[in-house]
Amino acid sequence: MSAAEQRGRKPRADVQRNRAALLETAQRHFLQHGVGTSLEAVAKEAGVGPGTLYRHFPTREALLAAVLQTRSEELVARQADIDQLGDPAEALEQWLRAMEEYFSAFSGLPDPLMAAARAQEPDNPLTIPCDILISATDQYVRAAQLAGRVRASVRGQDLFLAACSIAWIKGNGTEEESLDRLRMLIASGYRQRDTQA
Amino acid sequence: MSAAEQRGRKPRADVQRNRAALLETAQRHFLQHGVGTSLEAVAKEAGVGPGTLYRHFPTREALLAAVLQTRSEELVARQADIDQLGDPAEALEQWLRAMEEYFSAFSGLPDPLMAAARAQEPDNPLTIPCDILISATDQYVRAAQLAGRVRASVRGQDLFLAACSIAWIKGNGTEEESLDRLRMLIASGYRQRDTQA
DNA sequence: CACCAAAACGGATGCTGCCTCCGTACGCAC
DNA sequence: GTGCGTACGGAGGCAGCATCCGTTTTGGTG
Repeated sequence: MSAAEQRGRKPRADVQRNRAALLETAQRHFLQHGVGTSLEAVAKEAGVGPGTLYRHFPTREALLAAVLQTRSEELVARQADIDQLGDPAEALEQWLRAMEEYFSAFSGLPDPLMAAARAQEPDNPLTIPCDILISATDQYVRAAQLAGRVRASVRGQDLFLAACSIAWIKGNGTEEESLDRLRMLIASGYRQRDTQA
Repeated sequence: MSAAEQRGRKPRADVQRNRAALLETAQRHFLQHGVGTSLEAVAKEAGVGPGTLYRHFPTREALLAAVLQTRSEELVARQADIDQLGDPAEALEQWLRAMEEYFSAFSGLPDPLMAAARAQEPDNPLTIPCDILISATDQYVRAAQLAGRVRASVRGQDLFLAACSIAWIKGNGTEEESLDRLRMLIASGYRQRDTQA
């Protein structure tokens, strides 16, 4: 929503066209070359100049956040399915898997995500989606804790970090077998009852 | 060991001098700016041209591996201490902590390490040190398993990955509190007995 | 000590990518 | 059709990577 629109002016057609073309092209390049892909190349292939790209999306993170928004809707849709499940422990597990796949959408995605999830950088466009995911995770964690299926000391943030780590490892080409063992390790960790220390 | 030395020729003095200066400067830059630091800047500050840097260390990974070698000796020293411990579970835990600190030496270090640890890239200079660390981890794991303190399905590689992940998260500025919970999660995961599934 | 050949140096160079700035063109409203 | 204001886009400055080759340094040798 630009200043022009706020003043009641109709958004220009080329603006929307360019934005859409940029998002579409960017998604393709992120898929093929990872989040570090050349923004110049994206602009050129979208048929716009670099200036236009940077006006629409001032930083790489802004572009990434916009592209991710589309994918977020998939996650929300999954959430509806997951919420149907009666078992809160099963729900948590499926939610973690869904997040992990979301984080694996593009190679290199976990890095900017982690950077955004940490200490408050209010002007990082990825911070908001991260906070939303952490909150959602916390919901599932609490539900499972109420049912006595997850140890009390665990926070949603912890499992968000864990899912992000797994995605990071996966993105570096590790075999699925090792990943399974690691997931199992974490899962049996958070399921266990708290002991002292 | 250059071709010249193999043919029985004495290594030139300037070669050793430059190499030492490069390593020393590189370590400082890695410490201050992370593994992504400008190699041009390193060369300039070491008082050599870029060509010299690239002749000594053809890739960033090669330079990194050389700098890391110094640090490895610290790890080996720690290993001696750890091996003194009677308790193999305690030994494993301390070893994992030692690796984690090693991985945290420079910001951004876990990324190239993970890349080297995965599928065989025989020409990556970081692959060898990684394999060594994985083997060492496996030793500690097996010892603890023999004592019945660690579940049988765990591999050294898994805990290597876990330590690397923790270091990665730490490097992204997460609070120590979250890290402690995550470490605890993993630890109580690998300590648990195997269940079906 | 002087000389030589091999070995190493180092900077100029070309390239890619980032990001900005500003003259120009376009689209909307009237 | 005209005018205003917004958006465009490419030229340009900058930083870093990696290479190549004319020049310098070094150690061995007589």
